[in-house]
Amino acid sequence: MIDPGPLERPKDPPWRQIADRLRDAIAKGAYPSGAKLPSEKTLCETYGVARMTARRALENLRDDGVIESRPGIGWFVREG
Amino acid sequence: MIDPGPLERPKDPPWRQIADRLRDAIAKGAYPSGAKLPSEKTLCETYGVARMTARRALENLRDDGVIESRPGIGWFVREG
Amino acid sequence: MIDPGPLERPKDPPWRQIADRLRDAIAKGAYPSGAKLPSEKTLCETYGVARMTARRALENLRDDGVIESRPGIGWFVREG
Amino acid sequence: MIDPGPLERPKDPPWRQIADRLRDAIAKGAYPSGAKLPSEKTLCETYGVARMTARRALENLRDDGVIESRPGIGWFVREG
DNA sequence: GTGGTCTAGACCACC
DNA sequence: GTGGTCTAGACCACG
Repeated sequence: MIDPGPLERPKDPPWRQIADRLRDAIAKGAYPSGAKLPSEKTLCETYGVARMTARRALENLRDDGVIESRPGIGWFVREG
Repeated sequence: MIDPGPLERPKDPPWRQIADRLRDAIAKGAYPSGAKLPSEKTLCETYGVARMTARRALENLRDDGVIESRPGIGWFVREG
Repeated sequence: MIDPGPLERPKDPPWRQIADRLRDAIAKGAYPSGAKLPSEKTLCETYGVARMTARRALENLRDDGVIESRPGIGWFVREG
Repeated sequence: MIDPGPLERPKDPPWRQIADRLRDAIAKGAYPSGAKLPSEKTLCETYGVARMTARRALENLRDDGVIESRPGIGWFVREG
């Protein structure tokens, strides 16, 4: 008979995993209010993903009001 | 700092996991030459996937020449 | 002397122009509550853009609560 | 229905528009061989762009062999 | 060297 | 044939 055991289910997509780690780091105070986050390029290299994937993670936090972008400078934890 | 550990990478997609289990079962003699495999519907229920996903697994084995479909009847391990 | 006249300024990016046209069409009743919007592929062909550009437009409307996606089916004007 | 008309496509980028105007002015004799061009700062103010944008226009003409920079002094139409 | 946008493909799961 | 995700580049404006 075939093995009827449960399949390995797909994990959260990479962009969500990255978003979750950033959220954790911010929640734990690693990036206080006003702090600059790692650049998109750094995130790409850290996690081995394409830039659009890193950006999705950052945009997800932005949509939650947690961070904001300052074009030409970087991404920052929103102040108060 | 953010956790720089590796992301959880996607496992094999469900259709491939199912195909692999079917291949194993056939190789182990659970479905000898000419035997009828579980129906697409049964595979769907066993693994909790959509029908197209079960189909893709079966088509994968067919493309490898391991099984064949007899429309309206089912999928069978190829003879000879 | 050089011409000191004003430069031609960049227009809204394509994704925003597409989003604005969709918003207009919905506001004018071309897509009533519950209606299915053109597929991403259709938007690509209509406007000559890459799929990610068409998607950005749709995601912008989704973030505004105007439409929602039903994976495997399409994008729909939100009911109620 | 949505408006299927063509999108407004991006014009030439500002740095190219400025480069083109400089080229025109030189071709028309407004800046003869050896003449000093407007400073980067002046170009910024004239056109309302950032300094790197004005610089890129000048570097474009330099790469074409039309002008040259004398660091600390300015940009000049190349002689001979 | 930063974010903002875009291209032109790809594979996946589901209908 | 639909949306969801990803790749691996690209050009731009700005600091």
